Amino acid sequence: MMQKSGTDDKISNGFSLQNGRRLATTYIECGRLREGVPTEMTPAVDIGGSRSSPTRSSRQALQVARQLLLQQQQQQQVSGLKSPKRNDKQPALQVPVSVAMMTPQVITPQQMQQILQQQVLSPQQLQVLLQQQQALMLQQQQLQEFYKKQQEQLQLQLLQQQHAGKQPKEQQQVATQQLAFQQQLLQMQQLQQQHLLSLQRQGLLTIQPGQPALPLQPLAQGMIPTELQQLWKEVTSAHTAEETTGNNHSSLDLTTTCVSSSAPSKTSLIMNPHASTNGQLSVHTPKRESLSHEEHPHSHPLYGHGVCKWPGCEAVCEDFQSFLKHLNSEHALDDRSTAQCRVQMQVVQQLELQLAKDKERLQAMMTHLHVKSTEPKAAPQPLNLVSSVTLSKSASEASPQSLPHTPTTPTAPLTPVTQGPSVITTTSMHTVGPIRRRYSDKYNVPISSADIAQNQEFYKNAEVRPPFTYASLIRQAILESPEKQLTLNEIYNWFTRMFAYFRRNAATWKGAIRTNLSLHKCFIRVEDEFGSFWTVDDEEFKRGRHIQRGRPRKYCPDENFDELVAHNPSLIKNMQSSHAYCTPLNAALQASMAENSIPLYTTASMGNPTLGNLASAIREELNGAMEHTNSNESDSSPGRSPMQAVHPVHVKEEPLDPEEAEGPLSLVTTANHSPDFDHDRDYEDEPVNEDME
DNA sequence: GTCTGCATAAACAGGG
DNA sequence: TCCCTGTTTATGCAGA
Repeated sequence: MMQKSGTDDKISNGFSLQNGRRLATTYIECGRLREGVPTEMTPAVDIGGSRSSPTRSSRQALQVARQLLLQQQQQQQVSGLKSPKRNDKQPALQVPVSVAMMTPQVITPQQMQQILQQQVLSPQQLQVLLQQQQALMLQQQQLQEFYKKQQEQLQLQLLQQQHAGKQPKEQQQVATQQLAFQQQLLQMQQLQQQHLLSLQRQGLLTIQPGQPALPLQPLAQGMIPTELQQLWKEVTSAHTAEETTGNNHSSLDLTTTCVSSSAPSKTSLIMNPHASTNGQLSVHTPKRESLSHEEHPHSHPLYGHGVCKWPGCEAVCEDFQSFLKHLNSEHALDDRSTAQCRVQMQVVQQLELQLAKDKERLQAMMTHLHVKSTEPKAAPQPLNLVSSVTLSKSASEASPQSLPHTPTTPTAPLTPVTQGPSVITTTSMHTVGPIRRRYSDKYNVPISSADIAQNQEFYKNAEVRPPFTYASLIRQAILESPEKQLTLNEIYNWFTRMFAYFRRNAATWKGAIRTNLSLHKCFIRVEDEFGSFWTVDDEEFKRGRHIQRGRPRKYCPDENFDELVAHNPSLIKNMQSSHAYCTPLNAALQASMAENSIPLYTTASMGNPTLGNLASAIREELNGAMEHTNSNESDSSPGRSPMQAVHPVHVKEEPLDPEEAEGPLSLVTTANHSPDFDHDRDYEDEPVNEDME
């Protein structure tokens, strides 16, 4: 019917899915960014419309490049330093900038851990640190994208110029322009390094020598031209302002051009309007400090100890100039470098994931500590799933935190566990083991989406076992799906996607899922010609009945068919299994169920509507049979699972035959014998018709 | 102490 | 043959 296709590869894609989500999140942030950009700004480079108006954009870009060149010349005169000769020995078409060159030094997960371990920071400081990092990361991402698009556009222009027989002079101009952007990127990079150093000197961060910087992945979406324009203005103005203040460290080397402490925050504000609007950057109070880059003006992420640090290169460069030459010659923009960059991006992505996880964890810890310190009675009463929604709500209202329900103990975020208050104890802090929630014995009250959603981010990133039973989670997964049905593989994926905890020990929890699916009556397996999927019967879930051990699956007859079906998924299991060999009939049955407001199948794809009459007939027959028998045993094949009894998958276009319909159904109906069957009773004492067939 | 629910592991079978 | 899916059973833990 549906989900069969593409399910096989999903199980191994749990993390990639996770990546996908993260990327999507980033896109959203980017979108917010765009919203915050004033529309009256004129684009410096019309990237989006570069094909339509390349001349205009290139003109503007060239102007920018000239401007920067002028500034550089001025700096040369001031500082007396010489810039590396960039254009004389390089092909105009190759002005390579590695991705790593654009990468800032942001805090690695290890560093974050270090901060946490040092415990010298107040939660507020940590918050500030996180926000600053986020702003910087965003900043860097935008710059990378900016550069990427610039390069694409310039290449396009160069191609056009080549075809049009342009003069080499223009090519050189373009190359100059590109260099300008490259230097701009370097500028931003140094800006961020400065920020990092600032953090270091404030004692917020300890960076081990040789600790790798954490580069950032480029975003698939970059800044819009207005942002670029504004960025350029800001950066250049900061640059110029720096010059006018007479700072000697504004040398030619762009690594030192933006040491003004106002520059980072200013630029951040411009580049991250979202952050600025929510006040994140308001806590950023950078100090005006001298930079290590002043002492090491030729520092470069790809250059250290006289060795090129391009991945896999390690070429020895005597000085920085030779390194630059080497960089531009050996690591030009070609397929190899691009591939290496891609690899590096993937590495970065993984690191970012880790960072995100740790950030979430930190956030949760901070939030929890804050709540605990201010509201010791925040969660004193055991939260039961029975009232999880309301309790969650009240708890949410009681907490002033933006992340009020960020779970705090590894075992009980928003703990619906009936095990007492969520207080951090030594055991609770370190026990990630099976803390099991216990439902009411009579009611298997389902968890709501809110239960999970409120802690969704936490569970996604923290390897904390969710305090929900497998059955609840499986139900949630199924109900969250658009069609309220999932294949086993999709259930797996949901688990890995939603819970970091379930990204490990797959064999264990997957087995548990399968066991639960089989064991709980509420989970109904439906087959079609494409495979099988699982649905959930919520009523049955609330009943919390299990399919009895040691007994073949059977159903409990009820007053009417609808209730019977709604409350006895095993019946449907049997029926579906039995009918699966006849797809049209199966569809008709489902359609009939849908007609009778059987919620289970209302969302499923329905089969041929002309078969509804047959399904109704079947239904009537079932009703009649049950009226007469009112028995409880329905297993189609005692001693054998339904699937074993009839294994009819993938039979296509079988002609609809009432006789065939009657066969499996009779198995369902005729197996009911005991008139005094207690619905809520176990089956143990009931006679099992092992030899029914 | 017993019952019950749940998790976990394992064995097994069928199908691709 | 291996893996996935599905079923069943046994066992242990923890809460009621």
